Amino acid sequence: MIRIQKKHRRKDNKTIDTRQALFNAVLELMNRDKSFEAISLREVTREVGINPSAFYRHFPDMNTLGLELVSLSFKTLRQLLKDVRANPVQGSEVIRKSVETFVTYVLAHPRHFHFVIRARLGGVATIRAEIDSELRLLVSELSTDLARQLNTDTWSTEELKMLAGLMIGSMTRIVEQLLIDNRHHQNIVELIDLGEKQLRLILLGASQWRTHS
Amino acid sequence: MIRIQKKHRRKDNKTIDTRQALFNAVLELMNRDKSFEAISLREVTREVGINPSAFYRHFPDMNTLGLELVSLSFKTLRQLLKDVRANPVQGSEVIRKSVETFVTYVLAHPRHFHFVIRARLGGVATIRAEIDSELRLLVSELSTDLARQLNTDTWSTEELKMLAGLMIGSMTRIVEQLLIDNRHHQNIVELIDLGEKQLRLILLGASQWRTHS
DNA sequence: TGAACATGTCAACAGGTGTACACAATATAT
DNA sequence: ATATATTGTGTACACCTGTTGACATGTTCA
Repeated sequence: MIRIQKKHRRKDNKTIDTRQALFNAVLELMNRDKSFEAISLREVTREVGINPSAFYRHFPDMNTLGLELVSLSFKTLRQLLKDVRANPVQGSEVIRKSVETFVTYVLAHPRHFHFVIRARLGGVATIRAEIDSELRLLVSELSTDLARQLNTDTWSTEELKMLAGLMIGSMTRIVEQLLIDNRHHQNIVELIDLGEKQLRLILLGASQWRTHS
Repeated sequence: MIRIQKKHRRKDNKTIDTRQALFNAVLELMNRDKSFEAISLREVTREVGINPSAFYRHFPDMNTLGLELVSLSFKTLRQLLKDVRANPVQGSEVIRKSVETFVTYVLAHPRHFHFVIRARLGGVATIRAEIDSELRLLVSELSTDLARQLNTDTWSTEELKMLAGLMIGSMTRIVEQLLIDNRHHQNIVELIDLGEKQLRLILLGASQWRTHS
């Protein structure tokens, strides 16, 4: 049984949450171009500066660490969406501002997003499945948001999900280009521009959906 | 120096191209849920049934094998596009038929597509870069195709790439859902349907681009 | 203070890894 | 048939891996 309590401190008086340090180590190693599957337990502990055996005080294995990292990362993302829904963007440049907010948020938590983007298609099936279900949840939530703005006579539930999937897919692509191998001189402003235009085009298509017979 | 000639045969009289067998072994192992980075040289040779040292007769290391696998896989994809351009789809259901053709092609070469989809965001930087540049090429090609069909007064080169990127991104998503963890009861017909609708919506948006002020 | 717990170290294990080198077998070409 | 190039085997090396069990340290609470 592993129960974590943060009451203990190290003798150097610094409050170190080793558990958190282990998370960070994994994120750091992935940032250095390693896929999660290729990161060894010993590597992680080496990064943190503890003995390999100490790892087991916090997680039974790397796999469960990965799973917790998924839910941790999505907590970050859900917070963003909660904020956005609380203060909905208004005015003429809704789309541009939304994309800007999103990109800013991603850049404020690059490691978490980087991890999710990578692990989504990575080698560990359980982690992939977890991310997949989180993303499906996101699509569903966005669908109900969209339902409020669109004519539900012309839009079936299925079609709303299709539209939401398209939008989230587009944003996912932006994040990928933002965080991975971004030496293609694509600066942030250009990417925001790209994202804005893609979303605009999608919503333009949506506005015409089925009015074209 | 490694020079490959296929003149040699094994004593059992079967013509075995070990080089090809090594490729297949990697694809097979990735199919069994391993990321490329996590596949060891020894594993590959074990799968083929040769001594680990024999690997070096064909590739200097796993990395270059991966790179060659990329160009091999894209050769497959380019063939598809060449065929499509030679026999362009006509008639009322252009989009649906295109998506069907594409999906059929993917399912005919699942391993190659599976490999590319996975390695695109995988841990090996050189491989990622290679796939990235191949995909950019695809986007460019599609852009010029689209340029012939759209009004080049309202569409700049940049915007054509934006549109092409959106279309290819959508199709990429379809392939991901088609080949990875597809236990979400999403059968092929449903996926084709999804892809068709997304493309239709995108092209609907494109047809209205900038006629709206 | 002392018991209980949380968290760490250390040493050891069996096994997997990449790679090098000497050698054997096979196929091709003269 | 013999020489040469190609492709394989066998062995060995030093290194990294996950996991274990026994032990030490520090912290909390009664």
